[in-house]
Amino acid sequence: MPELPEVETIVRALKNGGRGEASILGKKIKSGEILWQKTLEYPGRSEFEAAIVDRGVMDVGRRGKFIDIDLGESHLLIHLRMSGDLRVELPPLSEALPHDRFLLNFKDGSRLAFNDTRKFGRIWLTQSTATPLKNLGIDPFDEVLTTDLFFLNLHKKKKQIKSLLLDQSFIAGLGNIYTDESLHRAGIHPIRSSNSLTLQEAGRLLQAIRATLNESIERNGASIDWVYRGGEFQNSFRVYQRTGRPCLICGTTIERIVVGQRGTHFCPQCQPEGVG
DNA sequence: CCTGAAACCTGTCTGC
DNA sequence: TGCAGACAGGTTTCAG
Repeated sequence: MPELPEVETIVRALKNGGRGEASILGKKIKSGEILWQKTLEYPGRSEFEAAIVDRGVMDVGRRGKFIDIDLGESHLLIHLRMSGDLRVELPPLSEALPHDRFLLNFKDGSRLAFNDTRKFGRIWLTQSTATPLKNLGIDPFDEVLTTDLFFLNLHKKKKQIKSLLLDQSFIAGLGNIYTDESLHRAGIHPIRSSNSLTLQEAGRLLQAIRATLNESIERNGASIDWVYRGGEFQNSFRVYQRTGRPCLICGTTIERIVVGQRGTHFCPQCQPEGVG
């Protein structure tokens, strides 16, 4: 479930409570338990376990799709990848669930559990947030990102627009759902070359990205398949997972192609291959 | 620089 | 019922 709106929803819940869960702000750490070795990306296990003890949760934030748990002198960074999820549990605690990969035990008896069926998720404990975040591109909501700058950046590359939007070093936070939804909203075909977009199209696309992400955040993100997180944005999808169904704008049948190895959904009428 | 394929993993669904 | 194959909200690495 991990694109910007879902990560943002989780971060807000960890910080302020919500989704039926408690805030972790101010909690003191008793221990960190690595249940699947490869989930810990950095540092080594013993160093990690020693360094995390006695730290307190000062703040929780988001950078792209990374969850940033500020421990004061260090940061615990979590990336959920494809199937990761976090939950806060209060005492009395039960056994860890199947697919739990990491447990952060607090001194008050509660814990933060990282569950990740596919084992792609990763955590880092770093002094500065630099290490895994240094290649992240601009946040879509950064006010520095104007239409002019976006247009300029698009024209520095010669890449299929869908793949470029998925590139986290170009813009941080979009994934497969929100690229498809944003491109449809902007009326741009997913395989258009980035440097072929006009200034007007760049403006439309940036506006579409922000509107789509904002609407999803308002609905607590999207919940699909068997992973239910209380989000509702899946009910507002225009093209994602709507192959063969009518476009909500023009009625044309939504098509599915593969772009950069990712399933891609679009309306051939609203998103023509040429400049629109 | 750009594209595609493969790898890392487990689970679900579809079709024969 | 069984089984192969496709597919899944992500990212990295490598070949051409």
